[in-house]
Amino acid sequence: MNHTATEENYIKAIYHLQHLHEKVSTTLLSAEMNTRPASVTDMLKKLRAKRIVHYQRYKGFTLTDLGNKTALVVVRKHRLWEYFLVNKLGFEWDEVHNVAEELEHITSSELIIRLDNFLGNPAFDPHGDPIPDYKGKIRTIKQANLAALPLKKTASVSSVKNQSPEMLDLLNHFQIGIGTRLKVNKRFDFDGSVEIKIDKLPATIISKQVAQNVFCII
Amino acid sequence: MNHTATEENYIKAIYHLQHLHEKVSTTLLSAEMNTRPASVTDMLKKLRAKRIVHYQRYKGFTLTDLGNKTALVVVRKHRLWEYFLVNKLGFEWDEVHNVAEELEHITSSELIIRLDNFLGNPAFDPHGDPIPDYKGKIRTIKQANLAALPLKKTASVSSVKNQSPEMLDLLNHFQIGIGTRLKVNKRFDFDGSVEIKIDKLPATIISKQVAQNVFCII
DNA sequence: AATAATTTTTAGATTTGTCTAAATTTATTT
DNA sequence: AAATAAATTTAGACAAATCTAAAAATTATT
Repeated sequence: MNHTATEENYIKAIYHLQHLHEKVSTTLLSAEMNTRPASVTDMLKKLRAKRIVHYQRYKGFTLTDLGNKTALVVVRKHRLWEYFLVNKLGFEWDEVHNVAEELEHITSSELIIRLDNFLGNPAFDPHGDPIPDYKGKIRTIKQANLAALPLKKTASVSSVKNQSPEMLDLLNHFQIGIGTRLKVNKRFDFDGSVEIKIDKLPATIISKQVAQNVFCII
Repeated sequence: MNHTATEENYIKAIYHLQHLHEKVSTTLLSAEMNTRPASVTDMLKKLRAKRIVHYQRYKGFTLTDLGNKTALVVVRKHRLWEYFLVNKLGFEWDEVHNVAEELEHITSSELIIRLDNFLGNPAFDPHGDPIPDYKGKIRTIKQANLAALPLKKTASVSSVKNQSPEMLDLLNHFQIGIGTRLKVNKRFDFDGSVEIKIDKLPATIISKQVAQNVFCII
């Protein structure tokens, strides 16, 4: 089973959308891929022929078991490369996405085995997202975002949902990164903003919008 | 100036052939690229439009200065990745070519700067070929192959011309690698074979064919 | 339930890199 | 120098991934 980089990108997009939305539609996928719905239809036929998706015209689509497995391989590669770029090459965590988008399509599976070992078989990427192991198994952890965290309990930042450069720039300013230990002092009902306290730094207020994106291990 | 992976492969092929042959022909390039001559003609027109080659129909072609510069960037990326694969991931030197062929097309120049620094700005790849620096400058060294080396002078293996798996398998068997110190005891005029001596190993005979491919620093 | 709006699909075209077969140009040989 | 051979190019076609515009199916609205 060999797939083009474009096919892999569609497979990965379907995988991610399936985790964010109840139903993944042609239009939604076309928005994610920056293509027109007609192009998505074409690709769905191709992926159906390769037994990657269950698809019936006008009736929607989902990944097959094979499709899911394939997506996990791509996700694994992407996140291992991100880890490499940040922890070995010294990139900032908001700079690595586009390069990893390219690297994830390098085909050698031996390369990924060796890269994984070289990196020390990391379980999480620089954004705190879990890295599937060679069997496709994902280690999950219980997480809550800052808008839902219990008050006055120290927690450790484990992942960030919105990974746009803008968001990461903002987090850098607040000195929040993966592993940062903090606690929520107070939540303001008026606008949902929260006051947080990081060890040795003065307490600061972050908006509800940001709080909802920052997840911690409970 | 942005080039597709295919364009880069043609540019690199022309670059290498120009160093091995007086004149590079359409047919020669098509053999190197595993395509038909007609496809080469198509590509030459495209590369001419991008000012990568000087080309007039039926009159042959050569790389422009821009083409040469572009080729050196690709060669630099290829050899840096080969160095990474061997010295960081533990691949054998005969296993890395195909993976490096893919990695060399990753577009980020920031990636290559950082990779270069991470690797310690190496001057030679695992086959002993020079790695162009970020300006495209190649550090050359005076070399002679085992068929031409002065007798009884210890020399250090610096590169291997034919880099096929078969050749590298053979060199592994003789325990010859880049950096191996050896001397030529005797040359047999009958068939051009040479007796070599590597420190602590019994002297052995290698064929003229092999000797011509193994280069040493004088 | 009929109509309107939305979503999805089809049909036909485009670009990139390739092909085959035929035509053209250059090189070689008699 | 003419004929033949070899190399190169053109012409037209194809697969992959995309597009636009139009048609079909589904969903929502009145």
